[in-house]
Amino acid sequence: MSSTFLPVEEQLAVIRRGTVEIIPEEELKSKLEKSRQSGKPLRIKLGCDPTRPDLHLGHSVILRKLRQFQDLGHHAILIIGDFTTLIGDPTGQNKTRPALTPEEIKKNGESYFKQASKILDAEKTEIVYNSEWLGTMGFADVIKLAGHMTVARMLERDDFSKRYTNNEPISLHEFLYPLAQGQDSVHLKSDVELGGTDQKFNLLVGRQLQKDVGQAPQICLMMPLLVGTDGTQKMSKSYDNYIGIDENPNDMYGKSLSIPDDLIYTYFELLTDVATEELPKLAEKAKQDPRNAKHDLAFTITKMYHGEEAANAAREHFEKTIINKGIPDDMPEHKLNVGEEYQLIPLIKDIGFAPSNGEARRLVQQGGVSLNGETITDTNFMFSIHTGDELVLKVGKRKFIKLIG
RNA sequence: GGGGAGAUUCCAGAGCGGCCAAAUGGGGCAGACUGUAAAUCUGUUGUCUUUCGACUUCGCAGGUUCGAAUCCUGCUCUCCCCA
Repeated sequence: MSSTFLPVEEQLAVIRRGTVEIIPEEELKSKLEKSRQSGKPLRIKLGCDPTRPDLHLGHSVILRKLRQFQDLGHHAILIIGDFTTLIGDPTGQNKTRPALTPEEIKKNGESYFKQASKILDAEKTEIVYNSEWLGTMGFADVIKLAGHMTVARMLERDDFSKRYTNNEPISLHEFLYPLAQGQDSVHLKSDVELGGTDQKFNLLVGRQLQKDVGQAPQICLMMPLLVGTDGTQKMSKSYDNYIGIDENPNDMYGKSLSIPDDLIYTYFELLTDVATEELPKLAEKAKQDPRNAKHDLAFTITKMYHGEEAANAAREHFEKTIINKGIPDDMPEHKLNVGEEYQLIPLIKDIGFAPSNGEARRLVQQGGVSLNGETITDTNFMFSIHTGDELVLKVGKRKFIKLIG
């Protein structure tokens, strides 16, 4: 096993793909060389925050990088940040987040890992919970740890300095987060820590703490923050510009298509396994023929998570419903009682296509609702169904349901 | 410890004691258009109600008033300045 490491330059080529910065790259090189000689894999650390259990393609960028390290034969460690979560989220500003119970955190952590397993080699991933070592530290330990950092350095951090100049509150304990994360690196003796560019500060703190205690400092590897489907902000659930890993094939395909054209290349580079040598060609195609390039992208992404068959189906579904404004082959069904008079508006709400009757009414008034292809604008519309009937209710552009008698 | 400013609907941010469910922008949703769920344009955006209207909402709790997001009192939280 130990002698199967690729030559260092080849490893570096894989590692470099998509990275923004490797600090310091020379040191990584020598670590790789040593590892290759000794046959000892590098310890690659990635921390995750189990507050939000829904992973999207933005997370996948970094998880894929971890996977690449795995494929190169290195040891992946996934830290579930249960301890840090238990205390609260540092970037939560003044929102008092309801502290999650340990059970919830555990559950989220498991759900996180389950989703991450679609990308990682789960068998070869070491999962650790940082409460294990952070939770046993005493106050004196914490103060000692805090002594490694100065306020001035803390305020260098981008989000802190922004909040500070914007007169937004910063709680003292938030300063401890980078230290806690750094302590993880010390505890795990990590060789490399992965993170988004927004993690640069935290990763460097880990590096410094390791140095301070006489460990070989970790390499910090930063991946770009994936820009979301809106083309401007980073992909995030709260901006609603995300494509979820667990998302159904149709949504995944459709959302992938909605990205701005100039993101096509980036998505191929960061989210797919398309060979690195192919990327320049794809960049060219994205310019010449963005429509097809984007369909290729959407297909590739959907295929990665759902398989080829589902990806094909998703493409057909998209063409049928969005391009040709038809109705899809498959849609959920909803049984209605034969002979009963149904009011359209409450029905839309009951099905869950609108959160309130008022919203449902608005949809009807604005021409967003059709029954069997006929747009219905009468807010009083009532109908009943017969045995064996199938009525297709369409709400908005892409919500379909088959009403059956 | 002292002084000052502030807390408004998803976010930002207006708001004269009645015409405020609350300007404006962003976001969301819908329609048109489009290769796209992009861009652009239009409409819409508390809940219930076909309409009229009713109800809940402007940090929390009380109070003044025929009537309060707007006035008063207390509380909680945040920011700034000084120490």
